[in-house]
Amino acid sequence: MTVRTRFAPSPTGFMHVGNLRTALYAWLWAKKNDGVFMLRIEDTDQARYVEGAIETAYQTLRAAGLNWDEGPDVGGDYGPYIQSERKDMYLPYAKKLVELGRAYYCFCTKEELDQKRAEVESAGGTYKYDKHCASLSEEEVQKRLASGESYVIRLNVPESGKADFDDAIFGHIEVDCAELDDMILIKADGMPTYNFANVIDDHTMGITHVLRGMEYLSSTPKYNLIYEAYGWEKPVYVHLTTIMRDATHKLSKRDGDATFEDLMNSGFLPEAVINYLALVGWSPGNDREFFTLDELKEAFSLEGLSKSPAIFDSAKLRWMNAEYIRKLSPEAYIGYAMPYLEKAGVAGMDRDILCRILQPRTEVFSDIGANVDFLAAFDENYDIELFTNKKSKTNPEICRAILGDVIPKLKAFPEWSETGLHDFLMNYAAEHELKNGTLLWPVRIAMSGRAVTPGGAIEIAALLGREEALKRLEKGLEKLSNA
RNA sequence: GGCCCCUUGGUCAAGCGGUCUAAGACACCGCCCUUUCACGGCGGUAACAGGAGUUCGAGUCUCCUAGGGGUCACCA
Repeated sequence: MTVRTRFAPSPTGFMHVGNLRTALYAWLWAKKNDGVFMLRIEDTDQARYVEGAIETAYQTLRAAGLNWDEGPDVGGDYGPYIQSERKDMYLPYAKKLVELGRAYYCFCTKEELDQKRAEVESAGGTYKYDKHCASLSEEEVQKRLASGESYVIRLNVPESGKADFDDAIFGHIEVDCAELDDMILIKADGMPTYNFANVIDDHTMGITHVLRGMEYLSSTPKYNLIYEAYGWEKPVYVHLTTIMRDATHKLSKRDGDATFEDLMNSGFLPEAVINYLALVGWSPGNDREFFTLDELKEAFSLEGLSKSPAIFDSAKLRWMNAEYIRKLSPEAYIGYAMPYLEKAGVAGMDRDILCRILQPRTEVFSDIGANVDFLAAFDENYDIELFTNKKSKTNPEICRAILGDVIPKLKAFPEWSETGLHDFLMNYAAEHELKNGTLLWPVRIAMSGRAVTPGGAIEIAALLGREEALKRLEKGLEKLSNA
């Protein structure tokens, strides 16, 4: 039997990383089994529809490499793939349930119900629908229906007995029917509720494995009452734990946690994000941490899924992203970095040197700017105390002497290239019996005005070019002389 | 509050009754390399929530307690 999984987002906003991970696992499970991964849009709540949300889902999935075999845009044999377009198929199924005596028409208005609920809750109780309409006579129901009275259809949950199901991760889950409310299947607007549409769709679309968030775990026994009423075979349920921001809060866009889109915009590589996400809540069972999508497909298993929620660790994501960046070819690195280099105004400088000094220092591409901006825009108002460095044995006086002596020689030095400068400065230090650091420290500080820079004095000098480098060195000497 | 689920270092996690004086990774700390910072190399600190059982033996099984999460909508 072909494995069919689905990712079923509701178009109500952003794709946060938790959603993406759910999609990833569903994709992985389908692909691992040479099955079908389907995309279905659950838009039964018209009030919450957010413009552009479907596009965001498409883009995110595509950027992450999770292609879908069936979906609204690519079609398939089980369409339509948008619930609102399947609208007409739910009511007949609900009516069938009414015929079977497993559901009933309910004419209670939302207002009446809200009031009852408020009463019960203010008295400290737990509200549950009182089955008021379950005992309406057939005649009365028909009469009220004919008169055009607004209605909903509710599931008729047995008053005793158990409802249960088996979860691939959590095992057997069972609850007393007495705990369950008669949930609404068809809303007054004629649309199915999520719960009902979900069951009907998963069945009619041939879904074999339902991978979804933990929040559905406790309502799943109730869904199974529907499967049982129809005599349908149940899918394998796989409830995924929540990704948390900290021990007590789940990740949420509303609280400022990053969406996949945010991560892309700040210079994370999709491969790194996917790799990291795969490991939040799943383990291959061994030490391995680096996986391409294809490798994940091979390694993925339901057994490796975790039962407890995991905290999203952005420090580890950054580390992993940095690892991916370091593995990039120089050409690929420059390709990704270019927009940031341009923004920093250094795109015209020697790319070979830029790549060499930046690649091992880039955790996310967006931190390139702050690293290299001094190359394009020099702030000469740096603190003269930067010339003091214990390890390099420098202080402003020593630096003034060194710069005063070396600048004229540098001016006269013909070969302003990285190797030329390297040989020249190293020889200079040796001849004057200076530690390399003692010579290079003032040179680097004067050219950058920064205590910390990517690359050293030689790379910076080469990047800046003779004229600019000399100008900055002279400025440094001037500052030191006036001090 | 009722019901359901979860609980190994700060974080992700391995472990599926003996090989656990508990792996690996991130983070943190130290040392080395070094032209600052990073990279890289080496080393270190740090955990089975608590309590009862079961068993010759428990991180691994059972129960209780505590803590956390989820769910109780004409939202998905």
